Amino acid sequence: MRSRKRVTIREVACRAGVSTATVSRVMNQSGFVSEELTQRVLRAMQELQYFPNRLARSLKKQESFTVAYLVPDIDNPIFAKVVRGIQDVMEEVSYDVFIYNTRFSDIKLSKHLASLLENHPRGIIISAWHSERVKEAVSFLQSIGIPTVIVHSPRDIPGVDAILVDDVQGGYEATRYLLSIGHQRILSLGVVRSTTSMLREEGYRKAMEEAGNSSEHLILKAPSFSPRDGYAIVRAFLDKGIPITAIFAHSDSLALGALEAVHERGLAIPQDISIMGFDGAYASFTVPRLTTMLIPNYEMGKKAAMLLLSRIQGTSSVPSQELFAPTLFVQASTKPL
Amino acid sequence: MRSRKRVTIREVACRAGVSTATVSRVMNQSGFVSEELTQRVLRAMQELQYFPNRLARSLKKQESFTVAYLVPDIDNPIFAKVVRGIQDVMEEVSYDVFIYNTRFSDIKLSKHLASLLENHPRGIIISAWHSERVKEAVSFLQSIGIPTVIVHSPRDIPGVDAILVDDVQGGYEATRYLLSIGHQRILSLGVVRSTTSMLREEGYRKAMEEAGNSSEHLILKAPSFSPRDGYAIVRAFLDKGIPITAIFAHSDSLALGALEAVHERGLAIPQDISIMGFDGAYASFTVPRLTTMLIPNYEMGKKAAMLLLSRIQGTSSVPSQELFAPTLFVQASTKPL
DNA sequence: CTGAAAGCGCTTACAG
DNA sequence: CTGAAAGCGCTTACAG
Repeated sequence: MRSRKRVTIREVACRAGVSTATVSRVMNQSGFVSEELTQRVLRAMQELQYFPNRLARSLKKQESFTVAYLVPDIDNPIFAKVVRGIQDVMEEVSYDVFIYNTRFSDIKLSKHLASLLENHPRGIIISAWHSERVKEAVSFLQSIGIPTVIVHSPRDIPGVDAILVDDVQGGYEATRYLLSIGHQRILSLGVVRSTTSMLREEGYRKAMEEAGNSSEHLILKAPSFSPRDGYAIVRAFLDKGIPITAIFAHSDSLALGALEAVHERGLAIPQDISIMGFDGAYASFTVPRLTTMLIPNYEMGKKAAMLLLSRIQGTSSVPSQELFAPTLFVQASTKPL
Repeated sequence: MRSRKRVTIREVACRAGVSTATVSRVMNQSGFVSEELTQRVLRAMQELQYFPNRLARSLKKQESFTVAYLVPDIDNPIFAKVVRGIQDVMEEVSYDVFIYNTRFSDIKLSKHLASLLENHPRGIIISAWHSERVKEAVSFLQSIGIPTVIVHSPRDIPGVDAILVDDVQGGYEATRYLLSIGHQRILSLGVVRSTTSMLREEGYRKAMEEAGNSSEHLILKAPSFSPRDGYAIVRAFLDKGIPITAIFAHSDSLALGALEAVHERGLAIPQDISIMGFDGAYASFTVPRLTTMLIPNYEMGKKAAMLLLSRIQGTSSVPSQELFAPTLFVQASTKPL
């Protein structure tokens, strides 16, 4: 089946016996069209199954109705929720969203950025990582004056709107919770060279110090956030026989690894060791269900989208960095000592 | 910061001292431009940080470089992987992809469809559900001649390209596996009014019959695929005291619920009861890790995208319904009887 | 090899 | 209230 030629405004005008200007006025409800012509146009649009061409419209109006989201890994539940938040807001205002998967690659980011700009989106939401290239990209976007909002990361770029997680506070509250139910020997399971993990650790240290606990020898860092790495390093740690009663993993994925390592050791969770995660990515899927710090990803996506829209509308101009606090979600993987 | 006016082909032409036609020829590498002019144009584009306007290009060429994916729930790991597959293929050919989240709503589907068509995508990939509205939507797309490929579902629409899961085969192999390791009393845990579940059950029945097992009283159906519903119904079933040694859940999410119900009963998995899932959505997150039938979602997304591209290029025209077989992934939640 | 000109499908001053 | 006409940023026959 060959693609039938799409019907244009001209054909609608012809069928309704009016000018294209009138059709356009009816479509845009710009008023000043008589009731009779309005009806004729509406009917013609119906009969021809007419869909306006947004490309032409955008070109003429010199503004598109799209935004773009650059996401490192759409497959990750965290970002998938951010996407949903963005979609839900943009849907309200009939903006369409282009999604570009950057796979944590500087090269892909640059490539997508170039391609994306050709679509002339009204604004860009970006979740990225800490690298020079990302910084360059963002300041380039700033320089050409396209509204940009960062979600989640990176966090060290000044002068840009950003929706971030309050990691220090989260780490602090997580640790406070474990302390409050009697734990003292709490292992901090983080990741090397991760800003996020560093901040969560900062919260952990603060809580431990306040409680008069020494924490130096209870800090463990995996090479990455993967369950596999979490598993390997916790397993090695347990081999050393250093006594602990709780693990504060800096992500749910790390907690997954910890769960497995502890389980394999023949220790019961939470009877022998309490384990908690951070982010909520897998909180409901583990058995036992994981206590964690929930990150409001959906809300963050919504907020980013709303902030972007306000920039697009040009209502405000002071860059805002908003911190979202994670909330404690107690489930079955932790218990009082 | 006000949006600086974007630079156009005219300015590039002006700066390079050539016509816009020449700039266009250089951009599109259509040849017939002297080395010297080519260099001048290239330099001008660089200096002005010129990005061509794809909207204008598409309008003129009467073809866009976008496709759309209508997804019921982007937040669902299954669809998130499909998205990734689609993206990876489309990225190769520099097509951009619009994503519309339909939340399993007929109304949203229609709304998005209308909005989507205004963007004049070259083709559409759709994952939906079984409803009249969806059928109408698809045949409408067919009628206006826009290439359409279905992924996952619905499966009862004839004459449309579709990338589907071989559910009967999957259910059959899952059951065969449990039988092969000695189980006889295998509970089938499905969902009411779900075509997918029905087909998986068909495979289960077939395997049971072949093995000379009666299965009638071992078939259970939850109201939905949610862990919660799986939990509730398995819990109620266990109360009846009907002896079983294995559970074949028609999804990983149902298996999650089963895991919890069995665990709560004080039964060990897999020592007392083996449990397996289907789809692989949560296979790596449970403790013990779930034996399941892996669905190649990423590959299905890729395949759908490739098929769509071949339709767009018009190389072939016989609608193809391709079945992807799930593969058995044995982990720790099942063991020989 | 190069440019002037028409035109893609819209919108919007400008006349009437 | 209505229409003719110009123009958004490109591409592409058509001349030269």
